[in-house]
Amino acid sequence: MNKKPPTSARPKSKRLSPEDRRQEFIRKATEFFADEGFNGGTRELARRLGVTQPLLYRYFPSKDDLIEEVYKKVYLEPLESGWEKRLMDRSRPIRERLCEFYNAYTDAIFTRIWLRIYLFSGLKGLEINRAYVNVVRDKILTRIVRECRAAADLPAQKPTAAELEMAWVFHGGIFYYGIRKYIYEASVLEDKDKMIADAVDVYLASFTRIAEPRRLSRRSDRLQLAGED
Amino acid sequence: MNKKPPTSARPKSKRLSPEDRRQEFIRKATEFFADEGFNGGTRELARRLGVTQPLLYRYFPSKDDLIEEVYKKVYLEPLESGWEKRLMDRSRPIRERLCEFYNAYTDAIFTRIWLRIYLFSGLKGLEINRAYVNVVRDKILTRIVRECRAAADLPAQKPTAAELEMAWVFHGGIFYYGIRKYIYEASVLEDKDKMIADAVDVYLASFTRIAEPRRLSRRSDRLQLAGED
DNA sequence: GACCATATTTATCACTCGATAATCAAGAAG
DNA sequence: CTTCTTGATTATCGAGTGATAAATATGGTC
Repeated sequence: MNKKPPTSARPKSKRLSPEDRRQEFIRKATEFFADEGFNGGTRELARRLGVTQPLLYRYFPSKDDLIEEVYKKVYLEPLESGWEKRLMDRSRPIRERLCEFYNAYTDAIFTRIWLRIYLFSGLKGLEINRAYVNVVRDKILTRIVRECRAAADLPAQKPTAAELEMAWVFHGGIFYYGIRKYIYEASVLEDKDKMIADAVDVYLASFTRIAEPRRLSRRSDRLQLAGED
Repeated sequence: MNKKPPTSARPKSKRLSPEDRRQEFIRKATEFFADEGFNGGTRELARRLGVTQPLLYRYFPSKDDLIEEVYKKVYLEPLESGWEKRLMDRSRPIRERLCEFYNAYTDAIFTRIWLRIYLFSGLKGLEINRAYVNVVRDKILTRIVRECRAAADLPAQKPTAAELEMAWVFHGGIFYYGIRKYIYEASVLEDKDKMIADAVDVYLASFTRIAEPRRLSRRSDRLQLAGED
């Protein structure tokens, strides 16, 4: 919608292109709804934008349409980085790949805004949230399990339910770090990279134990624990 | 609705004791707000209770007071089981104690109602939520770390930041199982006990690796991974 | 039965919400 | 300047909100 071909050569942007204005509204609306929840009023939102409330309805047919735009922006943003390729680059150690992936992924989603929008929409049970969870499972976790199996010289196969569950617990442990920091606003270990590296080490170290219980004695390399018979 | 009192002498329950009625309101209000969020209207809530809306204000001065009661009920309920003692019973193996604790704890909090109320209030940044997170840290995680140190014959000391962080990741991984099941309503591994047992095994197996990096070669018992130099 | 305390409802207020129509303002083109 | 398009505002509507007061229904007690 680059409406006006300016008579002069350069784009004499006086006001702001309608589409740019719209995008700015979406961006600030994302911040607003992240703070206030989707029950936040359009008047308060307009006040933050520095405009009057009815103007919103020039750019969006209804509040729900605006919210829809917020959803799309938030959910698609972290997915449009090409992290899939690097996770499957078997020329590099699996540990390095996992650490790099989760460092990048959490750099994208560990923000107050993203996590809050994500949880707000999750509590509404929206389809886009279900879809995102499926993407995490299919595009991230199953690939992680597959790569771990390959790295451990286990035969390639569809991840078992238990393997997938362990990957979810691993993933959820990391994810919960973001929730603690940006939702609960609790103090966390400052060194996020170390947290991820430790979590990856723990997951990798135990991978075969869960995936292939018969390959190792389940207790052979576990701690010797007081009272264990 | 066991409202008919026998004419005989026994505990002469009238129509329903005012306090009981109040508790019933709180109980159903908890379900309601778990479904609709705390922005749910008092009229719709009253409709679910089978009464008219102004009646709520005979039992609670305001909607916020009712919500406060919901908070207290939800947050205090899972804490009033004496799980602290059993976690520190060193006559039993640490693995058994951890599994038993998390089985019981998740039996208490892994419900649609509890998790939704918890997240709704967490997103509001309420003091009671902060307090609960601190309780989890001080009454559960620090004790778990302490018991693990004892079980591994490590000297007793205040948990390091890294140890606490690993405990949080462990705890969060289990917690996220509940979120996936009851918030996202995604399919999870049906056998919750197995998920917990696996998570506990993973955590315990790696405990010394993180707690005391010098006790073991960090790579001695890890998988041999393709490409690792 | 009559009486009274209280549980419950009906009617209503002041306010906020999302949304719409009418009006005004600000540039661009002639 | 005048005209036209469009961005932006003012005023307002109808529905829904939490909350209050007055009126009514109900059960226990004498």
